Amino acid sequence: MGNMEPHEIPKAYDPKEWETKLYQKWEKSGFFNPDICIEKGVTKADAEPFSVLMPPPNVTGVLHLGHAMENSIMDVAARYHRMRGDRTLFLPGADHAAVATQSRVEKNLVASGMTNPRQELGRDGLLEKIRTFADGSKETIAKQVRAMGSSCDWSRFAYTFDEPRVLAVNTMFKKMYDDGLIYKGYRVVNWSVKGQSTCSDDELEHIERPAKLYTFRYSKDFPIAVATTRPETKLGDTAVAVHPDDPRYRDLIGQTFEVEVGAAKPLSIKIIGDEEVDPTFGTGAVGVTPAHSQTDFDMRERHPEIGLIAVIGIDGSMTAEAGPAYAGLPVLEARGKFVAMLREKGLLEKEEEVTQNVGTSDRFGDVVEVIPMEQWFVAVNREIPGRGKTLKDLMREAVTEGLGGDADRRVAIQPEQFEKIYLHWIDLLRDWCISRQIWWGHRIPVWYRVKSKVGEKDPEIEMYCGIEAPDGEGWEQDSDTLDTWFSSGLWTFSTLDQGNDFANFHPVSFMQMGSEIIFFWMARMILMTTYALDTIPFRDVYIHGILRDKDGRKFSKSLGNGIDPIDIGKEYGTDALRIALLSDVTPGNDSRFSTDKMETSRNFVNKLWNLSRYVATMSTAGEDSGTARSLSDRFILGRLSKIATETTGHLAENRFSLAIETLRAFTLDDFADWYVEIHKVEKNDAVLRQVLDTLIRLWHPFIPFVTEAIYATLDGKGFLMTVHWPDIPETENPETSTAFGELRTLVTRIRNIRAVYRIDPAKRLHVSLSPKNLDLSESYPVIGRLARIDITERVDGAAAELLVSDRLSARVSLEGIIDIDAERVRLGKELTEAERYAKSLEAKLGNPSFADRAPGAIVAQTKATLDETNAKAAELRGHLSSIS
RNA sequence: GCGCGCUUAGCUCAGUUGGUUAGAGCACCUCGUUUACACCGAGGGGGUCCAAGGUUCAAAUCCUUGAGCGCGCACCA
Repeated sequence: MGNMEPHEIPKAYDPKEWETKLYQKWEKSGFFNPDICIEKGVTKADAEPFSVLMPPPNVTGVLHLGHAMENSIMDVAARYHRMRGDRTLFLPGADHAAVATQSRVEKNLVASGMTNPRQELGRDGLLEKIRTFADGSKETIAKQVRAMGSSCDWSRFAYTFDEPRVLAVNTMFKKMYDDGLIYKGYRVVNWSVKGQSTCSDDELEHIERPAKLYTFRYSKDFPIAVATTRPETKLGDTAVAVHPDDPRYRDLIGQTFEVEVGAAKPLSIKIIGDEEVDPTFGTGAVGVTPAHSQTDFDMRERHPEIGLIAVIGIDGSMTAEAGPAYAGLPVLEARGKFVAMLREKGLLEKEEEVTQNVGTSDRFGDVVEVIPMEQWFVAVNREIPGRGKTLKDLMREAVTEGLGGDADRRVAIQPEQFEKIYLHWIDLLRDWCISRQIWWGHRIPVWYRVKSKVGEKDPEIEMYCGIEAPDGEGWEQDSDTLDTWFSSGLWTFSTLDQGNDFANFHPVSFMQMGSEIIFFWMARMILMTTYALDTIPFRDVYIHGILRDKDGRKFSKSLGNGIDPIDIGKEYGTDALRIALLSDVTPGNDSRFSTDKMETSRNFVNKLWNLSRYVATMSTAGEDSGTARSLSDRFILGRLSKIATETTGHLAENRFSLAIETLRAFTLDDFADWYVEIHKVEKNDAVLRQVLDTLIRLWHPFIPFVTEAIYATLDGKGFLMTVHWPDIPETENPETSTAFGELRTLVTRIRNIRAVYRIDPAKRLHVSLSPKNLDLSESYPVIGRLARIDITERVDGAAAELLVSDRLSARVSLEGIIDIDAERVRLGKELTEAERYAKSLEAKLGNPSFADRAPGAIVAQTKATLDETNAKAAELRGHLSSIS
């Protein structure tokens, strides 16, 4: 394109003209693939690896703004490292999202007329429907991720439910099963009646709601009253627990009472002593219902002699065990009936309003029932054969001292506060229930067949666990599927299954995720990887908050405040979207999104585009790096080197918003407002060009499209995407910065004089300069243009006095303009300010302990500032008296 | 209840290890000469850094307490 006239380049940057085209070119070039980068020589074969894995979006539908933010973060990291010359892999994927996807499709089917899709279609039929839906979503997601400019390697796209991942899941299951870490057990689980499936403790959302607390006795002569908010479950009580040292009840411990409350059989209630009971709360005694309370179940583990009676069934109604009066009733009805019975018999002692937290299923929304069932669990407290440690131990080590005390095998969580939250979570972690009663998901790789002859009572069942189905007749696979997070937990290594990928890219260098999936995902990846591979899954995790709307509300379908990232990206440009999303992102904090930010960002992108338009007219490609000829040149190159270092530092520490701020300030202020204007006088094309060249490299990770477009417009070779990251020595020099700062202040203050006196902008003013130990003469043409002045030897008559610094002052001729009063006010204001400042400095210096204890440099600096300020005040006083 | 954050200009937020007179963007006010840009330029106003106490020569920054907001966890039966 060469030396282009500005009219040949459109005045406004049009993202639509560039984005699709550029993405296709990038993708076609193969440079998203680290192997091709090596093949084509843009990355050295022995380069440092850098890997980042996309948290696979659920195939439940389309991506939202939060995904756009995450993709921006990951792509910035990936592009930065690629430009640094690292062997960079950004691996994309999608998650089958078991429950979420199945319930989504079922909902759709119901909406389109079915009553019960599971019944009407059967397992295979429904799965087929879900698969079709998931495939469609996968395509949509891939399209959206491309639209966001993500530089991921599509040849390595991974899906949690494709063949390699299924193999990984089955292999892991078998390994854990063989090690005794996965077991099938009869334990209480969280049961969603609505979803007809279990859910793990982490899938519960605790919500507060009002409830009634009833205090009652099982019978008139029962020695202890107990309280409950779930009276109907008391039909399954088998013990009353008290604190072992509680003098009120101590003597009762060990006794068993038969009570008749209407259950199928009279209840045997044993009084047990347990340290966990708080003697100061309520009656100091707890009615123990092992079948319908996690805590009570745990208590039974400590006191195995007490019974377990399930009175609530999987349909959410009372079982036969609950007795003829209750069997078949929904729990709420049973509750009313039971309370009425207590009241009638005079057993109810107290009724009070309380608020309680109940666990609701985050997927199905109903309050879960705690029910004992036979399910599959991962044992987190069991010793791993041959390792002398439990899964919990490994999960702790990985984020504290490093696996096995090896600091090189440590996961660093940013910000650190989440480390505590994670460790606290581990402390309280129970065995993880991994079996689900839904169909969409990895089927548990366990098969059963009847061993003994048909017709026998209690036939003996044979069980087989394997990666594939066993040989032989009559085997039937377990009908349950796995918690979707089981497969996600393998993500860091199950995705690196091609060639040498595992050796090259594991542990993964960088992961980012929202704080809401720390337990679901981060923790499970650590669990799986430390156990199976004896290494950490990733080195750095960056945790961010959630994205909110401009009023601080979550984006949600019900609020209708959703914004489609693709739509808004089309309207303002993807680059604008990316900086709008990143400019507020700090580790761990929520951030807000608004269309105001989109406008600002779009305007910025356009500004950068126009800077390049200017540069395109002024210079040509291929010039050597610019040589500084003037103060301004030295200044801008020094600044550039400084902000390059700063940006690199920010990126290395994931301070995305600071990096953007640094670059934005330089681009708009130093470069556009000052240097470009100066260039119109000094015309050092090579330096101008060099600054822009470097600048678009620094910007590229954040705004890849416009920078690549500029690079093309300026005749860059190949792709900006693979050009080397600016690695320039710092050349910022204090004397240059100071002198340029004085130039800047001078110009600004002259402009200010114009504003104060309302001087016609077109009028050129005469100004005399009096520098001391400062030579700005080479910059006089620049100053003349920027301030719109003629610099003369001396200015006589009415004039405004400007004290720029202790070595530069100026007289601005106001002949025929001056307004004595206005000038007196202006000078007076300045003087008052100087005197106030001098006073505060004097007070500081007058404090004896300041001189004694503050470092010498600070004292000397303060003193120098005071001298300057005093000198300034004196001069101002002189000027003031001379004009009155 | 326990734990962890947050509170800085009208709004959204920076402020890395305590050290010149606390910053940016948006909004606001005034003015527009200058063909890179009106998706623009120039100038300007605006802050008791939540409160109180403490440490220090020096605190937005460190400590203590409190208030408000948010998050995590929890067997108040």
